[in-house]
This record gives sequence, structure tokens and C-alpha cells, in this order.
Amino acid sequence: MAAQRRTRYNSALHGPHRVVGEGFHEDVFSEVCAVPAGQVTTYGDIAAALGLRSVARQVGWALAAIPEDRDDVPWHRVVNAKGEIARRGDGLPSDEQRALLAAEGIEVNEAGCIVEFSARRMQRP
DNA sequence: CGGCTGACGACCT
DNA sequence: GAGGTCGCCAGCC
Repeated sequence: MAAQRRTRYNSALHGPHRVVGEGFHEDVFSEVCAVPAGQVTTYGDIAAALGLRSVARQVGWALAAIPEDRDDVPWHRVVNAKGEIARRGDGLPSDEQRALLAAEGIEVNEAGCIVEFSARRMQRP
């Protein structure tokens, strides 16, 4: 689980700046898989859950590396801190992500922003 | 080998 | 409250 590797990353905080290791993807995937259907989380929350607040960008990088075959990782439940659907470079929100969210009962407006985002945001202990 | 980019976020003007 | 800046780190040019 991610909790086990979390220690390793936390130790990286104290020492030099080695942060992202081999298991980083797996940890990110674990956190994403922990998000129940109908709820969403943010890149920053995942990063924080891994014990590294500032690696939200690398979380995005890890999710971008998910192969299309990997349908067991609900990457579409991950949005940015504003509750907007991730934009993949072309500047337009992913219609696929919007459809996947809609299939779970999550409303997304025209701007690509999740309706009732704070209410749907996953609560972490 | 140096510099820029990117599915981001917190902090400072 | 809105907008700019810095940090973070793996890939790519």
C-alpha cells in the first residue's frame, strides 16, 4: 500500500531532495483507486497524502503516464484544486473525462468545472 | 549539457 | 479578489 512507501518519501523530506522514486506511480495509483465512485480528489490532495505537498505536478505527470489499457485507475476522479477538469495541453478539458464523471453522477458544467465540487471532494482523515 | 515544459499548488504583491 | 512568482522534478529539444 501507499502507507508503507509513504515513510520513504517522508524521509526524503528531511534529507536531500530525492523525492520521486520508482514506486511513485504505484502510490499515486493507490491513492486514486482509493477515491470512491461519485467523489473526486485533487492532485494536491494526493501529493499531500503521499507526504509531499509540493509534488502535485509530478502527480499529474504520473497520471499522464497511465496507459490506456489501465482502466482500473479512475484518473478521471482527479481534478485540480479549483475543481476543474484537467486540461491536457491543448487548452480544452477532456470530453472523455467529463463523460466518465457524468457516468458516475458527477455534474460538470461547460467551463469544465465540477458542480458542487466541495461537496463531492473526498474527505481525508 | 542547459534550458524549457507540464494532467499543479501555495504564497506573495 | 485577481494576478504574478516560485517550487518541484521527470522528459524532451
